[in-house]
Amino acid sequence: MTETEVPGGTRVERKERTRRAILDAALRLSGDGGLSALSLRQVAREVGVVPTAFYRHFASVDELGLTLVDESFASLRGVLRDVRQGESAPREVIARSVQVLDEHVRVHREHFAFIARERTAGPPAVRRAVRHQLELVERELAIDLAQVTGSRWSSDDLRVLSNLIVNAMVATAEDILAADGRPAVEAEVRRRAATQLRMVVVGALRWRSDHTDPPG
Amino acid sequence: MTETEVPGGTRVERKERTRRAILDAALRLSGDGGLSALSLRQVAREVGVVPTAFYRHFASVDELGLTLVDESFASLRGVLRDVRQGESAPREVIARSVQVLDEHVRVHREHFAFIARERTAGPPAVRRAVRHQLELVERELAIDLAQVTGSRWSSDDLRVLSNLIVNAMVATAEDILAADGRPAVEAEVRRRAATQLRMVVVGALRWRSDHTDPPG
DNA sequence: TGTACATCAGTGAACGCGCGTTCACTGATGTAC
DNA sequence: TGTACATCAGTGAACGCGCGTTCACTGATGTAC
Repeated sequence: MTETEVPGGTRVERKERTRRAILDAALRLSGDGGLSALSLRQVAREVGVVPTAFYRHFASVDELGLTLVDESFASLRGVLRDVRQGESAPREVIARSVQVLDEHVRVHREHFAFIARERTAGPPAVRRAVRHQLELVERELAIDLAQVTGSRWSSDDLRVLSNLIVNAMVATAEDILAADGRPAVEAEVRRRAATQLRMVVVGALRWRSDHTDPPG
Repeated sequence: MTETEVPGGTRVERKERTRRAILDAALRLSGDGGLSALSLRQVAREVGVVPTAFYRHFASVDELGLTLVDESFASLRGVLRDVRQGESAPREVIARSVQVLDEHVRVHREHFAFIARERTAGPPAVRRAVRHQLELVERELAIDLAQVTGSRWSSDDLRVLSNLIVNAMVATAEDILAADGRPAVEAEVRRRAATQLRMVVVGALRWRSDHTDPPG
């Protein structure tokens, strides 16, 4: 138990710990200026390691970025998964969804901010990966929505609604991060997100049942 | 008419032309990586001027950024203005709004992309300016919406709806830019934006008339 | 109109700095026997 | 358990490069007379 003082653990464990520290530092530091403005040396400095040590873990900043894309989308998918798991009546689904989104955004705020940011400002490879993942999540959500709405909706309408909801989710995450920890502002953002989600879902249901003719 | 060959115009005119060229180059170049990853030297190179000439026009890249914020929001406000000018029946307002948004995004696509991008990834001063301007636009839109909906809505609900619509506008602009000029994809994005705006507005109206009790 | 002077947009050299990446290395951890 | 060797995460010097910013300058345009 008292083999060495500061680091501890096996060689593999320590390598993994450094890797995590690099990922965490990159996620945090990319908060100002985005991944495109992040330097490998900044990350190394933050981790407390020499710049060249970076290459023991990632071939490039882009590769690190793609790893962060995967981890961030695990958080986003976690929202869908948790909503899906707790099955409930249509009205309760909305309330529950808002609550789950809120919890996940609070816990994984940097992941959501990463998605929002790098979707538009990331290095080309990262940007492409984020957009691709967002499309997959939208499809996934569309399938979930199909379960709730039954067969009344066209898959096209489901995708459109899904896109709107995913965009609102990401925008909410941005706003919560912009609240910068002020509880009152955060509460306001959550309240607004809840209202918006209700507006969108209720509205979409009504809209669909009103309009069955094709748009001009 | 044939005073000098290449540049032409008075000294003031030529200075203004260089200034515009700098702004245009910065807007274009910030497309990959964002303003945070943009260098003064890149801009100068693109304009065909020595790096130090930049300082004849802007004190810093931040100052240039704030100018681009102002110009970009002139485009965004143009949407509200044009929608407002052509008064029409409630149903027509929605169709007209979608059409106006489409036109403006097509003409000023880089302005909309700038807002979407720098809101989350810009240098702190620019980010703050974008968020502040977005808040002003949301208030402006809330006032317009009050005209349409009459006095049935609380100003709070109007702000929430306004926020949702502005976010959707910006997300649409992003998607159109991501379409990268492919007409079929662009058309699909516009169609989706139209559907979403209808869903949101119709839905919000219904939602409001259903729920008059305060949220838990 | 012509001349003498002022203005000032753009020039080009120079600076110190942080960057990504290379390379040979060190020394603790892990393994074979 | 003890020894000899292999592994490999992290080191540190070095490189060439693009960066923002300074400074004294140039020479065409503008103005006063």
